[in-house]
Amino acid sequence: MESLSTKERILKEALNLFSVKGYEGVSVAQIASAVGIKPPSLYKHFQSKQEIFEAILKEMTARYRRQAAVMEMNGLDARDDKGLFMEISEVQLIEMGKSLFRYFLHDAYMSKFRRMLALGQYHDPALSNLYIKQFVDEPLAYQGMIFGLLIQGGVLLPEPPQIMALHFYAPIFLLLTLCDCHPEREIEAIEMVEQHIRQFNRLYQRNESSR
Amino acid sequence: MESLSTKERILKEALNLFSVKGYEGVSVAQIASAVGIKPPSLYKHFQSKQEIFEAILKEMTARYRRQAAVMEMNGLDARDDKGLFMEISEVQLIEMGKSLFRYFLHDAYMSKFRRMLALGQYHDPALSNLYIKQFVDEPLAYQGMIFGLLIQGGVLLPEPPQIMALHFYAPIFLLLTLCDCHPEREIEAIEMVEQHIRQFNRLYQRNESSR
DNA sequence: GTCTATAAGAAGATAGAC
DNA sequence: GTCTATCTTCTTATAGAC
Repeated sequence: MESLSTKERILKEALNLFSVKGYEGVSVAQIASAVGIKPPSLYKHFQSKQEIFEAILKEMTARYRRQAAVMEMNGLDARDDKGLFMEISEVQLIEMGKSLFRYFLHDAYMSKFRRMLALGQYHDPALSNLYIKQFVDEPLAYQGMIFGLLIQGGVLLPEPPQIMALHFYAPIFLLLTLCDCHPEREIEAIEMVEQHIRQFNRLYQRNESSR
Repeated sequence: MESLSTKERILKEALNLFSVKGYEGVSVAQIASAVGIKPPSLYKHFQSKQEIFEAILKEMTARYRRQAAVMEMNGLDARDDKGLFMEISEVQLIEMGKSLFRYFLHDAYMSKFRRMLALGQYHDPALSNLYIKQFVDEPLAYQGMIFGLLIQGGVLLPEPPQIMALHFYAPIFLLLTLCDCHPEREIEAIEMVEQHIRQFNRLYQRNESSR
């Protein structure tokens, strides 16, 4: 139950390489070497380098969908657990942001996938769509919905929730990009995520009267 | 005074290609073809493909430095024109954000340079540093300074200016990334920049008493 | 399924005529 | 400074033995 099939190991090592050097920057010989086999053996598992790439894309998309439910802001479904969100605290809000940040940055697959999408946009235009959908549009839409509920519940100021989501998520997105380039600044970045959310909370909860 | 030297045309066309397809994705034959010459002729102007790349990097860095003074938030130097900033209005704030957005997105060199840095990070680690410096650290530092002055002047709420700068700039950064991938969403993005800044202004100027 | 050997082509770069 | 012709190396991919 520990061992991966050769096919799976090829996908794993190829993703490792693509996420660091980009599709064009990696040769099939490098992938084979990382797996511990010779290049011709790769072609018993995949018909081409492109097919390896597409298999990664397919698997990561499936993985994202599977984890989406778990994700949904750390197991909270905004529609079903309306009551839960109505009582959201600053601590919960901070935890929501930090866990989102850590998931995108450290989840073994998600972090590599995000880098591969960012680096591989020129190779396959479909990557741009996927990148923006998963790391911009979907987070903003989901958080916008949550903030909409929190406004209805009188927890937050009655400001447009889409922009509120932008204010919440964009700093996290920027700090993720920072950590991708400079992993050594992660501690600083996490500290900023926390300060950001505290300040966000002070701004949007400032009028406590309606609660 | 209109015509560019062959050397300059090589740099121009190479940047065009690198910014779209990445360093590894572009061959010297493609660069030569774009210029209208044959590959061997390139080598009379540059010793290698890598040297072309480095020349672009050098010229763009110089260009950025030259324009930095002009840039500084649309000609305003925060230190010298303290008084000017003390009287900043919402309209000015919006114009500051929009012009920053448009400059990064549309300036013929800046936009290509930004894309080249984003795509080429794996090829040359120095690009990561430059990218983060120019498009994360410097904008945040500069805007943090401005907001610090505006807080001193009693225009804005007394919140940490670094996080305030993050709140101001991160949405612009995210929307730039969006437009890089999906140019057709630029109108939507500019609209969001404006809404974002209006909302930013409402949040941070909410206490008008101290002015 | 893995290997060795090898094909077929594209890449970066050079030699030397004009 | 541009060209044609060529070199070398690397790349993706296949053939066929084991």
